[in-house]
Parts: sequence; C-alpha cells; structure tokens
Amino acid sequence: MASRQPETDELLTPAEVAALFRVDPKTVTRWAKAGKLTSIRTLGGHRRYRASEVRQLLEGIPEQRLPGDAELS
Amino acid sequence: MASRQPETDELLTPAEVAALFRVDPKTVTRWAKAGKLTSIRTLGGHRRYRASEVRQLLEGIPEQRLPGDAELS
DNA sequence: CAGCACTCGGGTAATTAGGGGT
DNA sequence: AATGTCCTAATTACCCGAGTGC
Repeated sequence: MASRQPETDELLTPAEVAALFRVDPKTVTRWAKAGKLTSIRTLGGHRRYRASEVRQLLEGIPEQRLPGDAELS
Repeated sequence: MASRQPETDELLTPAEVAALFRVDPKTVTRWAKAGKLTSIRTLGGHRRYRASEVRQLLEGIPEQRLPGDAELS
C-alpha cells in the first residue's frame, strides 16, 4: 500500500540525514550506494533521501538484528 | 509514441519544481539553461515547466528496489 | 493604479560527488 | 566490512537589485 507517494514526499539533503544519524555525509552516501537507503538524484547528480524512510529508520527497531549485532552472552 | 500530451498542459512554476526536488528555484533555472529540463517561457520571460516531464525525472530511477515494495504482478 | 509574492539575472560561499588511503 | 578524513571538480545555495504575474 504505502509503497510510494511521488507527489507528497519530503526529501532530505545528505547533510540533513547525516546530522540525524550523527554520522558523516559521506557515510550516508555509502549507505545509498549500498542500497540501504533509497536515494533520489537531482539532475546534477546530488542525492536526496526520503524523509519518511529516514524517519522510520530513526524510530529504531529493537527487534531487528543488524549486521555486527552478534549475540554474546 | 511516448507523447502523452493531454490538451491540458500542466505547467509548474519554478518554486513547484524546486519543492519536488528539494532544491533551490535557482537550481531549477540552471537545469533549464543547461537543457536538462524543457522550459516554456511566459511573455515576460518567466519559466514554466511541464509537470509530466518533472514527474518522470523524479521517479525515473529504476535502480533500487525495496524489499517490501514488490510488484504484485 | 497600486501592492505583494515570485522570478529573473549575475556573482560568490557552502555542499556534494568521486576516488584514494587510514 | 565499515567509518572518517584528504583531495579536486562539479553542483547547489544564498546575496543583491529589477522586472513579471496576479
């Protein structure tokens, strides 16, 4: 259902996403290159990220097992 | 023919296109000057952009695929 | 006719992309 | 494998004053 909303879709700049995750903009770029983040490119090649997607990732999904999350103990 | 041209030519203002791409209206102007966007000029010199073209450019990146965004064929 | 928001044009900082190396 | 930092080139964002659109 909520696959996409081309019309009403807020986009974030790399710097915005980087600030939200407390990482370098370069890292956000790598996430996009790795396909972990959906990236919309401007006609000049700059990336824009979907605010809805970033928001969901920021919400935090404790149930989700992330790579590197080895179960110790 | 990919000429989907309804009689009602939906034209967007620079501010509209800029909002969709999350860029500055000036940037949209540069795209038009660079020939990346089709621009129609008003008699006063202001630019108007085709909504159909902008929409296509916005989601015309068949490159990434979200896990849950599977086409239900 | 007058007024306000937007766009135009040019010029200058700030971001971003890309590769390479720690 | 993943992140942060260095570099250069390209793209984008904000500054101004003047004209257009409604």
